[in-house]
Amino acid sequence: MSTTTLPTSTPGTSAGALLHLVRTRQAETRGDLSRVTGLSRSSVASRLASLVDAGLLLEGEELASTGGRPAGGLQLNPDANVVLGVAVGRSRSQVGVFDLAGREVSGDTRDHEPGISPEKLMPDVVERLGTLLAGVTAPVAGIGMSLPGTVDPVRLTSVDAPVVRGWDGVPLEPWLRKVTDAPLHLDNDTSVLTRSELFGRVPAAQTMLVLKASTGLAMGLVADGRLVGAGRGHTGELGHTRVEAAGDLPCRCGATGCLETLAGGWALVARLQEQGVEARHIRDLVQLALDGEPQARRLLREAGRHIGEVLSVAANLLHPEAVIVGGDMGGAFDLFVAGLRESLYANGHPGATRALRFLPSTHGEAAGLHGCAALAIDAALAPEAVDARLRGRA
Amino acid sequence: MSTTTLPTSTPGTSAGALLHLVRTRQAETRGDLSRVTGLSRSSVASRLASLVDAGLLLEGEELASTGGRPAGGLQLNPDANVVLGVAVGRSRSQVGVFDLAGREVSGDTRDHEPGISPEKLMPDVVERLGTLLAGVTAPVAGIGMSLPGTVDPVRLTSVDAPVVRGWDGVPLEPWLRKVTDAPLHLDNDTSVLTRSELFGRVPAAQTMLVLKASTGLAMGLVADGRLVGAGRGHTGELGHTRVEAAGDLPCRCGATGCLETLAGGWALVARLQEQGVEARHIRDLVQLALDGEPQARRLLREAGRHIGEVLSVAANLLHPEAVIVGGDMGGAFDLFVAGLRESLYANGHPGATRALRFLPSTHGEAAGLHGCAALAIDAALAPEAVDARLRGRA
DNA sequence: CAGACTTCCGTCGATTTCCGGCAAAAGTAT
DNA sequence: ATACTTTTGCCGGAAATCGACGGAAGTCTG
Repeated sequence: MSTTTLPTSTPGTSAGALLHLVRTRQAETRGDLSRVTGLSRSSVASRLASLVDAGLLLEGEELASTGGRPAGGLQLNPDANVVLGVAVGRSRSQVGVFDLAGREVSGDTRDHEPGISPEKLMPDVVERLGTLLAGVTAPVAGIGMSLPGTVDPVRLTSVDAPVVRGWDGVPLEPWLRKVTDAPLHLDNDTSVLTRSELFGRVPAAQTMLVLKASTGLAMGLVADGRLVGAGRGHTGELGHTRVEAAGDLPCRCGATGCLETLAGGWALVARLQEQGVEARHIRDLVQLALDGEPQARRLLREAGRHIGEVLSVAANLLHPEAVIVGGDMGGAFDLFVAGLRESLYANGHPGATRALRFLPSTHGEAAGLHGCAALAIDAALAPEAVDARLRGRA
Repeated sequence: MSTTTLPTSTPGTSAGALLHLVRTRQAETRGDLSRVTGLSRSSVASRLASLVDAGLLLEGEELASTGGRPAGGLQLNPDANVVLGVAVGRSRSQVGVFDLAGREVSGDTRDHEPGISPEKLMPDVVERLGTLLAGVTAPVAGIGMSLPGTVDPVRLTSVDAPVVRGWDGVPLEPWLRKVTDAPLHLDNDTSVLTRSELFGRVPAAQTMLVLKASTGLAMGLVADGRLVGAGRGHTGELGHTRVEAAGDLPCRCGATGCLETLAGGWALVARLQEQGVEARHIRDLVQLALDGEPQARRLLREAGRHIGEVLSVAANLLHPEAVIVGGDMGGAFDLFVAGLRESLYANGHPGATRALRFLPSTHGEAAGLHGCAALAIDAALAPEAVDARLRGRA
């Protein structure tokens, strides 16, 4: 007999762990919990009672019977708290209020001048959050925020954000303290995008590449069901990988030959403009492509091809089961993926690409914002955090 | 305050978990264990008593005092069991007996005809293991075995081993049952090499790339302190990534343009032969390079450069803290790494390569075999396995 | 060098937690 | 209607855990 490695998570048997199993759909009845954890029914019941007392758990309606008394369904009380999401991009910011199930209660997206300073944007964010929270009675359990570039998740500042100048080293917490005292969590934009694919359910695949193809190019990594590099504040730099085809084209990063100069959103827009087609942002280009504009369609497909070349290296290394296509280019999914497929199948090792699926990001344009919420919710409902909360209440 | 993600492992508080903490040097006194797990001294003591009873734990001599009574050191009893390692390569097989600390008790390395069949090799392996076990009294706790290519760790067979023909689908367990009834664990050769770097200590880095550069080229991945894709039976295909510089050189895999055609051991040897220098194996070439043969030196450094190009993609994606250089080419560490450095610093993103260290594999030529032992030991001493063992005894 | 102080270790009773059986509840099949 | 299945709450016995206490083994100080 061979002992294979842990198939599912065994994160403990505390009340918080039970809630985690319930909200990740690994168990939805008392019986399930007892089986999964090895705990007796009575122990499960007593823990669940604490959770219900704390208002975190709902005993939903009964499930379909399997021949006897139907089990009472268990589910997280999504309205026990709300969390706030703040996704800041180069030229757009999104804020939202979410329930604990990750559903958006209310939200607000605004464009701003590219590379806006924190001193200009943050007061605006604070005001918008205040407005969204006006009618909300549930307490705020946390804030999840994302920035492009590298962040310091401990000091809660940007570290190296090439596309939004003036943010590096600026502490963000003071602004958000005006909204709530709940803990702030900061991560990279691609990292939260990846989180949005993992949140609150059995993920599409245990190992997957989560591509963010917008103005810049980046990639998040899920290996064995978990986000690689979680909490380190950066993600895969895809855009500044040297590719032969880029020759010595100058990149916005200062180097030459970067993938971005061929396939980054800013480069595609520049190409399109050179050809006399009006477009200011990669979103415009994607829209044109969807409308059938031939140059835009060609550029997007080519971008997919170039990105796929670099992706194929990652695919060879990791043998992912799925590639999630996020970012603005994901808006023209079929077209873009056709390009990706071409070079992935051409360059990838057969074993690595045989079972590869391509999927659009679950939350589309709001994926990053949903990921911010996921960041805050996962922290607030982490088993240890829940246990601490119950201890405080008891 | 921000809640950062788990810095160290909290795998539980069972006796097995305590042993795990001790043998991974995360704790070496009762006080440490109490602090790390949150358990009271008495609970720790009772668990440790079971472990001592079972012969798994030794109460070593006292440690240096910190101002009061010195703590009694705890350590795994390395002689409670032995494990067997079997590392099969294309033209060489290594077997060994190891204690639970991963030290080689005895071992045996033999060359064989390239691509030997299991029907010819396995009886030989069985016989050699029998010889090595002759004077051993400790019971065998497991066998760890590695093969090149992709394996099925559940069915315990090779799945796709391009370099050793005739192994695919052949069950290996029956042969080894002649040696012992202890569980057999099978994994890929690069995977066990990576395990050898993680075994029984705080690893050199939490995120690292473990390169295996021999006849073929592959890479294992450690992210956040754990082996990525553990138990899936394959590792990163580095060798069959398309690189521009390879043009349409034919690869042994059937495709063209693979990195291996430029930098794989077999290709380097072929080049050297073309230039009239005698060499049959990459190990010969490495030895020539160490002796100062200029062509061999040039080829190795160039190989490093080519491999570094592909590695830089991985480095950009993962921001590793270290690159471990294993495989035969690691024998000429300085030379080979000089090549790696060149292209990693040229092609890598500054943030990704700033703090990058290059380290030789800890166990050199025997790294794979040590990794096989690590595979078996980690399985035998996994917290759950230890707990089960204690239950059986009680 | 003796005594105070610090740190570590084993034991033991009180308390908390946990398990498993029992009976009732709520459905489904016959 | 009756037998069967599955779930659930309850309760007493069993087991594990905690924290305190006393002793042991060093270091530090006067």
